[in-house]
Amino acid sequence: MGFKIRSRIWIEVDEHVFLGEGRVRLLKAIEETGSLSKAAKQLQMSYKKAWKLIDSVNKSTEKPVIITSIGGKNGGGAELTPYGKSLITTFEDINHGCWKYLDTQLEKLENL
Amino acid sequence: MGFKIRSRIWIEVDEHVFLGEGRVRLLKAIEETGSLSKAAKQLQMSYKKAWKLIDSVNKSTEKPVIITSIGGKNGGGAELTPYGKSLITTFEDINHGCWKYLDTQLEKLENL
DNA sequence: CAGCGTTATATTTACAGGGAAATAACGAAA
DNA sequence: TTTCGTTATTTCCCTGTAAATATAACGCTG
Repeated sequence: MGFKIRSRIWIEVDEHVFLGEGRVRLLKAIEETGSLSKAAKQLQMSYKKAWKLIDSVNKSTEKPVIITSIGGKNGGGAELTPYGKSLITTFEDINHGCWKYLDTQLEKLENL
Repeated sequence: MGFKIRSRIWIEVDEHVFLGEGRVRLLKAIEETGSLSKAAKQLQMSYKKAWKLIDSVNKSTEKPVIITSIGGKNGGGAELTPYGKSLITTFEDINHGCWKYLDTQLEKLENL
């Protein structure tokens, strides 16, 4: 029947979303560009939305995830902490494992 | 840090959503009440939304999932086919397995 | 044939969320 | 001290989605 099983995972802290696929994409873009505005542009996302996302991430945890600076040499910028980088890789690791599990379950559907 | 990993899974046919958690809830309510309108009321969902959901489900597959009848003894009704019932149990089985997998992954996050 | 309780469908209304734009704040460099 | 490029924040508008409303179709029952 051409079924596909898809999924979305996210991490919550205290009943609030802390990290999901969209935020991970944004963090990776920040790591790549070194700037929040450039990352937003790369993902075709409004700056406001991007800022809200990373603000929410930063407020959800004591350990800092991204550090932004305002003014200065190049006008400012944003960069990930080592903790932030390891969060990304762990999230993607878990996500891929989830997809893999779901792939093994597909036959259960086809055989109905 | 009190992390929780949450997830949402759904089944697609031809790039369209065929079955997800909301639709499964609705199908179970239909099975229980024997009526689409009663099921919608039980879930505090508008009748229109419920109807659109089951219409989408029925259009996504050749094998019938729910059968509705209009007019007649009690004014009409809706009931699941055996295929529909087995879809529900299989979906929930896979979903629970997914949650279980994610639980095993939680420590990876805590140990960052 | 009129009434009843459904499913089925169209039309209108209300509202929240997102985007765009305007503005402020900041610090280095020229 | 002016300029520049960025982050930070607010305000306004608009669109897309959900809800409410209205109405039709249907077939048994009495």
